Amino acid sequence: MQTSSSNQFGSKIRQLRENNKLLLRHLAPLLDMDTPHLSKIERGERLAKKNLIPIFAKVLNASQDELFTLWLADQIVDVVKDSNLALDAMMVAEASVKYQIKQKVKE
Amino acid sequence: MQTSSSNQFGSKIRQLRENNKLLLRHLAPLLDMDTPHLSKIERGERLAKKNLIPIFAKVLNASQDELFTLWLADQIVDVVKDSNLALDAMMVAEASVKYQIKQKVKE
DNA sequence: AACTGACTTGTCAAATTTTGGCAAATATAT
DNA sequence: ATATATTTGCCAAAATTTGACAAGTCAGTT
Repeated sequence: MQTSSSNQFGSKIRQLRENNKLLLRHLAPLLDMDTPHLSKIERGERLAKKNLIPIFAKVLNASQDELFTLWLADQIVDVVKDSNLALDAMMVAEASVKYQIKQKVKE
Repeated sequence: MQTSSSNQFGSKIRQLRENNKLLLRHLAPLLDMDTPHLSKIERGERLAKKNLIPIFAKVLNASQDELFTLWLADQIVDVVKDSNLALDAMMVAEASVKYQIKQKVKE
């Protein structure tokens, strides 16, 4: 991924961090990373590891589900970025996901 | 990715190949790969490289856009697989993509 | 102008993942 | 049993990602 085009997750983290009056150097250690790394995550230059999401949620008093949703959305956008078939692909994928959910319920 | 959960692309390729009465060993060389590799792509065990899509379309007399759409959709499904927030994330991503398209038109 | 504090950028090696090939195994017929 | 089609397992090379550190910029302060 290297750089995400969307970055709703990172923007949210930054917003939450600032609302909580935390500096990068305050938050970073709580996530067991250094300041530059967190900075990159907030700006979408690096992808946060999935297992960090609950920690982000906890230390920033945020909804884990919301953060995870944004984190996933960024990756979806990344997959389809600069493709004119993006919306078509998303509709196909959505149908596929819905089908899978339906199957799961059945069993 | 390693193994895709969806594999609409590979299934389509297999279907097209069989309709065209081609064997793996016929098609594989046209794509400059060996037979096991093509087999894996068809079963979604390997991801086809993006630049192969036009070649698939050409040699199988198929729509390049359709194949590309399925190829993208598989990857979207892969991103959200086994997440109960899949549909939420897809809606967020869709809004994001639509917004980006709107921005593009403006300029 | 130098200093300080917050954040960003660049670079890089280590870790991880992906890729595609080959040999061998398993079907699926004849 | 033989032959042909497909699949599986394994592996090394290639590519990507990861995260750390040093050095940089930028804004406000003295």
